[in-house]
Amino acid sequence: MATYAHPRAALTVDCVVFGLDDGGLKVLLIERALDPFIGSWALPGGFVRVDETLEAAARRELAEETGLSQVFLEQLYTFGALDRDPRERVVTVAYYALVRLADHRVQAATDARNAAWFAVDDLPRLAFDHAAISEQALRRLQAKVRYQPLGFELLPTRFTLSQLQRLYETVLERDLDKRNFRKKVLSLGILAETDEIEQDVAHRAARLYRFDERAYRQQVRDGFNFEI
Amino acid sequence: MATYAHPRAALTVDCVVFGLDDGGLKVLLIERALDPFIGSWALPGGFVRVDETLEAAARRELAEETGLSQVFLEQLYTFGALDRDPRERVVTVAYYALVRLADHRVQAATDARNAAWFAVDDLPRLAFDHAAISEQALRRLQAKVRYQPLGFELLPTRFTLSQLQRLYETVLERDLDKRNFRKKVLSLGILAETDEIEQDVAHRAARLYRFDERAYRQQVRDGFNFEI
DNA sequence: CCAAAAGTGTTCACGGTACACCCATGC
DNA sequence: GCATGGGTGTACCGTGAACACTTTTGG
Repeated sequence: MATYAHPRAALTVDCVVFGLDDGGLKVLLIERALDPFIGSWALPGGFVRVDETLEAAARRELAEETGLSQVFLEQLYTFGALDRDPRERVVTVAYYALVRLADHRVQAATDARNAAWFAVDDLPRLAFDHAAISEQALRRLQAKVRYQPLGFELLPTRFTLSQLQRLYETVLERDLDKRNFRKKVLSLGILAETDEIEQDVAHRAARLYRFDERAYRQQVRDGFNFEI
Repeated sequence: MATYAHPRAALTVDCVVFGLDDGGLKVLLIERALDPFIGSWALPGGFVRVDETLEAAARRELAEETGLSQVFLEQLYTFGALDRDPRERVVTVAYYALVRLADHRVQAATDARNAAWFAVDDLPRLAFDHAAISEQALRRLQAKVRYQPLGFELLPTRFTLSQLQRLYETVLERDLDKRNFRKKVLSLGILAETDEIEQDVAHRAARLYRFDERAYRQQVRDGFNFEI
């Protein structure tokens, strides 16, 4: 097997993990336990092993540093500025992930002292170029949520139409009209009504819906365009 | 400076260069002069040096292998399958580029025996995973041309509305209505009429327009959405 | 009975789409 | 004068946006 003599950049992955709760949209950060930027908040991530794919590396680091697994994960962009790591040349492939906050307890582990959720609009100072990466991830999420059914990855599997509306209002940072929103999402034909309703609420209980993956795939096949 | 002991993936860049002529949409390929895949057609590209950014590497390789410079270039996706290079682990950051075919003579150089344009829908067998990369680049172009004024990068700086329409018809692979198309693009307010007309045509000469970059930026600032 | 959110239709403006003919020019 | 593409307007329809009240439930 031939190899190459020249010095090489190191390769890492980093993940911008989004979650949603009543307080709005959150990003999961870890407190670094190693140099450089020891003690700083940073995106979960780390070095890509020579025998694993990029996505596998991202999932492994996420599990190791935060305990998360089985999340929606998609490649965002690759960042290669010369001075983005003070040690040496490091290129990072950034991913963004969406998780159902209610389902997941996060826990710090390897290379991380601590892991915690922060409001997207109030992140602490971040290590490396992670602030720029987070910003780009948010822009991607805002753009993509409008033409792909990503939002459901942030909600419980059964949700009310109001929860869904709040999700879009939160991510898109603007108010939506209730009647128009309901008319619109129901007309897409990708929500299935369940026979359950909300429990333990101090007002009329809302019907629960679920995202109908099968119907969505069929719609895509028929050439329809999801759009909100 | 700390360094890391583990074995590393090698890092390359590859470029999917699109051009447009009467024969339709073309991709620029090189014939490899080195192993592996010596003699095969492949995307221009090569190893990223430890002291250059990813985009700089893409531009350098493009210039070295095809003579092209000053082109529109945007990152596409990073490909990291384990076996995509038979020699060893190589991760590649793919870019796509748009060039005005009329303006550019391509010429083979370093590491390439030959460089030539191929119709996108009739590419030869390609080295590595370059067929998959090309496909993804085409899908990106088709998607992005509809909501960003990329198309102008494929046309001469002065062009007729029919040329512009043919461009969209070619890229999107569907016919457009002439009157509706003209109404639409003119209403965007990003085309400037020049005082020139086509020369040497065997029929009524069409007016030439140019893309009005300044007007476009202003429209974006005003919150308008380019869309065709 | 009061608070809180669920649920529900109609009107209007605008933009997308469909569609056909005359005009200018070169040969 | 004929072949070739340039250039133009109108009518219809569907979708997005604005907008307010009644219903249900728990406390």
